Amino acid sequence: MTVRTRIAPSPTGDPHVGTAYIALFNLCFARAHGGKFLLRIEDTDQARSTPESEQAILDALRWLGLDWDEGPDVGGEFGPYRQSERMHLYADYAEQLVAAGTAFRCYRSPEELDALREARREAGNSTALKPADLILPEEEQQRREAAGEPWVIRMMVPDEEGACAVDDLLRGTIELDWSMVDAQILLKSDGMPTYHLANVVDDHLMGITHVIRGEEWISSAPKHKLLYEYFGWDMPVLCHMPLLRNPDKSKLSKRKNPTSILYYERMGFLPEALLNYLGRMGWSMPDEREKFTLADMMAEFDIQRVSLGGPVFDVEKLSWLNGTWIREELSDETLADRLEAWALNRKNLMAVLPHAKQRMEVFSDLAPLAGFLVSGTLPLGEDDFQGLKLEGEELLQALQFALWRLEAQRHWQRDNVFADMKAVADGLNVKMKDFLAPFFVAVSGSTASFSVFDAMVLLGPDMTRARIRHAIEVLGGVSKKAMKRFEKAYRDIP
RNA sequence: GUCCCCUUCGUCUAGUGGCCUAGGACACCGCCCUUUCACGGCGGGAACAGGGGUUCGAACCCCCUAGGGGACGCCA
Repeated sequence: MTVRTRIAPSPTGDPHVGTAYIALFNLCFARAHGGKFLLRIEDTDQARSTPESEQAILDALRWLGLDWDEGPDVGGEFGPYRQSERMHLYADYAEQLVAAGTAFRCYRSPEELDALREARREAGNSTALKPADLILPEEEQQRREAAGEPWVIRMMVPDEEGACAVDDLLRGTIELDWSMVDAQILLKSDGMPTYHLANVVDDHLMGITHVIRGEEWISSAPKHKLLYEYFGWDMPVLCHMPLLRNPDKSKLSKRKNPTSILYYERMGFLPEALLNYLGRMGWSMPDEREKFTLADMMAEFDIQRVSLGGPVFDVEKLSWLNGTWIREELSDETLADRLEAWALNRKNLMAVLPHAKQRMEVFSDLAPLAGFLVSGTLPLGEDDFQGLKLEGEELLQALQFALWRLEAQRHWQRDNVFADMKAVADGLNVKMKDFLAPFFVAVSGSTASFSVFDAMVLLGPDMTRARIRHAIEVLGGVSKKAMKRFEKAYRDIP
């Protein structure tokens, strides 16, 4: 048996807990059956995949203690083909399908596609585009080809009534309507494969026998099944895990919850505890014990013990679990080592000192000056925001706008963070100095601190956002009505 | 809107037809321990979404309804 986790680095480079969640279950499943666990990096989307974002997720998995096996040599370490090699490989497979008549070149422009979808919608059909909708008359096809217009390769799909039966290890047979399955693009106009093609080709080449992935993939399973048939390959057994949820039950997202593994590391969670908690999401030990190691979990693992209701990620319970790990599993010696590695290491000190040094007279000034960097949620009260230029709704608006702006920031660097804050300040027509004041409080707990931008960079995106979110809560939160007004006004900010 | 998945305390879950008057954990409340705060111990309130079947018997099997979620991209 061989399983894999596909890793799509996030555009922001933040390793997502959801990735670790899926990886954990793949690992345990493989180990429980004496099989292999491989990793596969998605690097066909250049907006997401950079050397840094790839490294970040690998480091995060290692930090958690999720080790993977060496895969077959299908293009480098744990199998990520580098861009140039991949292009060629996938293009070959796609062309193979074109030659067999199970895929076709499509010259339709984005505008045409929009129009076609719109037409289907108006006719009351599903918006899934079928080959018959897309294939051009012969002369037109040749004209565009001759004109050198861009094209993609799409897969053929049945255009008929009825359903495609897909087997799931946990859910039994699922029937998906063919009407919902569109002529999926396999090869993009830039020559890169889409997930669907890469997924099937890679899994075949890597000898994957079982696929454990998130529930969000159920609806594309028919495409994958079809591709296996077209290629004449054996299809792996499918298993869809429930999705981790926000407290409001929606799919776990950074807008509502810290989702970056880096955040939990910075917050001072033990990797063992975080992994343990992830193992309690939708799964339980036969004896119902709450605290267990990865080794325990692998030894007892049974995929049938997965429960399908989407589990809400509850930081409070995670904190409790982490506490039991600290109290019961760490000796004072070990705890000292951990703490040293976490906060008091040379790297951290060197990052902070340039900012703290100028403001220090005695060593003991360091703690009040830099303490906020090693704190979690700051003990703020409404009073801490008294006497600032901004107050009331204006204050909340400033915080909320900045939060939205920073949530969208993909490159967490000083200049970018500065530009974001400046843009919001200008948009609100507030002097930078007055605008920034509440952020000093929200981020560092005091108006007397070093540069907010430096502080934000040092804290990282998730921690910064969490603090701003906390400040908004402390100030009473944004009412539904105010939120509507804010959203409207926010759109006017360039 | 269409298709699919899901549904046990507020939250994570146990439960695979009789052991269920539904068990555990987090959170909450109370008491004890304690110079404080924690930790720890003891106790409390709190759930089978609703309605129909099947069965001697249903949290568990089937159907319908409702609610939640996901998917409908040259993102994964």
